[in-house]
Amino acid sequence: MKLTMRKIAEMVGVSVTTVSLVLNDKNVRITKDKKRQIKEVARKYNYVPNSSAVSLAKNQSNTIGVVVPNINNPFYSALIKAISDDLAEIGYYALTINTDDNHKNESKQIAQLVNRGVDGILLVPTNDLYAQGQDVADDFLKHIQIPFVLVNADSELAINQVNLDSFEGGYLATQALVDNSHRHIAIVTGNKGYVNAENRLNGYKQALGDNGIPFDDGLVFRSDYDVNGGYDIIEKIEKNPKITAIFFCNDLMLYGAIKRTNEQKKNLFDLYSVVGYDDSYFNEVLNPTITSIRQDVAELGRRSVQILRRQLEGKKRPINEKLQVSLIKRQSIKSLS
Amino acid sequence: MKLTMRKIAEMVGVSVTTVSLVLNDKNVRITKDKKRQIKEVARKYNYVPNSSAVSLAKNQSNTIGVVVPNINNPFYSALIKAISDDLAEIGYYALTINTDDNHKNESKQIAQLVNRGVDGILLVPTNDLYAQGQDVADDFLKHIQIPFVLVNADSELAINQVNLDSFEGGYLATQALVDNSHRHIAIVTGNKGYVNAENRLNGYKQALGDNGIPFDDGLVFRSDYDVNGGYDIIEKIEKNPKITAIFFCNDLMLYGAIKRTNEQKKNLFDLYSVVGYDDSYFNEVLNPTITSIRQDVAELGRRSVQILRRQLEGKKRPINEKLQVSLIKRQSIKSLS
DNA sequence: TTGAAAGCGTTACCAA
DNA sequence: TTGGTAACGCTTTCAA
Repeated sequence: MKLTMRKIAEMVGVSVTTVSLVLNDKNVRITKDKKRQIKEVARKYNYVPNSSAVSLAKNQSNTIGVVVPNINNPFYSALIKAISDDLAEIGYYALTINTDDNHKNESKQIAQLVNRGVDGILLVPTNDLYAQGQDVADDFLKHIQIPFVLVNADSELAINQVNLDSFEGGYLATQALVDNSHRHIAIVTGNKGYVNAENRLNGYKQALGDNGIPFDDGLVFRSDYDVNGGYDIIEKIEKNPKITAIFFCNDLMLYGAIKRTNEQKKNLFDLYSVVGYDDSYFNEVLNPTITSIRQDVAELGRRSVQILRRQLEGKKRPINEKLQVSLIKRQSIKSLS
Repeated sequence: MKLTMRKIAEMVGVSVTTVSLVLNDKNVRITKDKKRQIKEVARKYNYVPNSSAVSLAKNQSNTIGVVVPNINNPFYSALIKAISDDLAEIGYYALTINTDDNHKNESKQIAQLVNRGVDGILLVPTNDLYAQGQDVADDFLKHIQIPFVLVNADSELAINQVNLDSFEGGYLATQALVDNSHRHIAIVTGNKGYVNAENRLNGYKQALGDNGIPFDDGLVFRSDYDVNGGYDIIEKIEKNPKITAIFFCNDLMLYGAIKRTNEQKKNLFDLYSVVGYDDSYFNEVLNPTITSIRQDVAELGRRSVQILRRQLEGKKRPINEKLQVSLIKRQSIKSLS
């Protein structure tokens, strides 16, 4: 049998109001003794409020929709973990939705979430959406009718958004290579339109420019942000003998490249100096260990939640935040000089 | 302004009951005309039922709680993905909850889920629970008051459960090593009481026995199912010079061992033949590639959902299912002969 | 310091 | 074929 406030009230011999007040720490002006008794009974019989009832009464669901392209990607799963934990701390459930990086899906799912009455949404948009152009993306975002925060992507709109500084990441990675006298540096970035891919590329360009190295379009390679993406692209890179270093904009791609060269009985690291992106734990397992850009996913989750909460509390002015990234130096860069 | 049933009722000039009946396609015996009008208004003003109210009234929610130790673990995240997809297909939301492998948490979260009115639970239990003994675990499970399926664990109770055949996994892995003339095979399994750890160990024992190799308790090493677990344990293994092969009951542990030996300027694979467990994609990135036990996570998710659904539909007789695993042969076993 | 009672939006039982 | 109304469990206002 489930314990309700009414039952507690009966057991202690007070009104439901009193129980509600006490259990929500609302009203301090309740007799110490009654208070104690109520809390005692609640604890003893393990009282848990019925959240449907709370939602109905307060007209909020205490649920946040968390929309991500793919739970399976370690970057997203780490983000979800961070978000869920932070959300739980402030009394919200995370209702996580996979879009499979498909915008149609994304659009449909968000509509459902809204209908279901979630209080807000944390949206990590699909690459599929951004690949259709920033204007299409912005137009889509403009039509979301409930509080939401755009996570891990940019928009020109005056909406709440948090992103990691991909420009800086691209810059730091490239600079690390340049510092070791590399001048012919390939960059393997996401396919055209990928969220954040252009920023990393721009950081790369800027770093080259700042060091007086001319940008060569032929050194830009594009592929999917996954193992197969790297697996497929490495042979194209090998065709250009001038290249001495590669900046992989995603660790998974790097792993794919390793896999491919191993299969060819070659060692990627004999061929190239390398920098990765995301700082996966696997970077410490490989030999050599991988120098990589670390993104603070936990912080990204935390800020997303904070900003959404702020919006939920009625703050109007939108926040646009860019989180710092850092270079983790390991062994995968050899000096050319 | 949100549209409610009452408002529709007023607009059309009928009772709330009628509206509810029509909108839920409950009662065909409503005047065609009224029916049409109600549906018309609902569609026109985009009526969406308040799900808190529905949940409260029906005491159910079209939501299934999915309780896992840790989203971040690739095995669990793959499972969640599979489950969410399957659940979505039959019209349910997955409300995923992290227990951080802490039983107190698990217990609290389940209680919350129940009070929140989820219709059922897919429970991947914590190791923390099972470490307290099968009887404690069973006792806990016995007290879950809503439909649920025990996933990826065993229970003696007559409850719905699906698990992967860990005994078979342990057997296959060990046999593969024995087939290559290894006789001093270390096993690195989970800490005492870990879910499925004993089964893998028993499979190992059985395989040894079937090949006339005496079981040596000194070859059993225990640690956490993660990278650090393997990192910490490898030095202990190195103290026994007889050991020529290691069966890691979890790929992450294997990675930790690689990391540690690399740091010592040694190569794990020069020292030992190795079999892993879970068949992570990294296994193909490493050199040599790793022979490992593959578990069909997608199938595990699918069956979990099917069995829960069956229970939700009122079927009483519990199902206890064991899913097959297989050995994926790669390069990490060298023949001793 | 406390309690009664009116919601919150639905569902479902019982009458009409 | 319909409608009144009591739940569902909680919050909140107003009175006492």
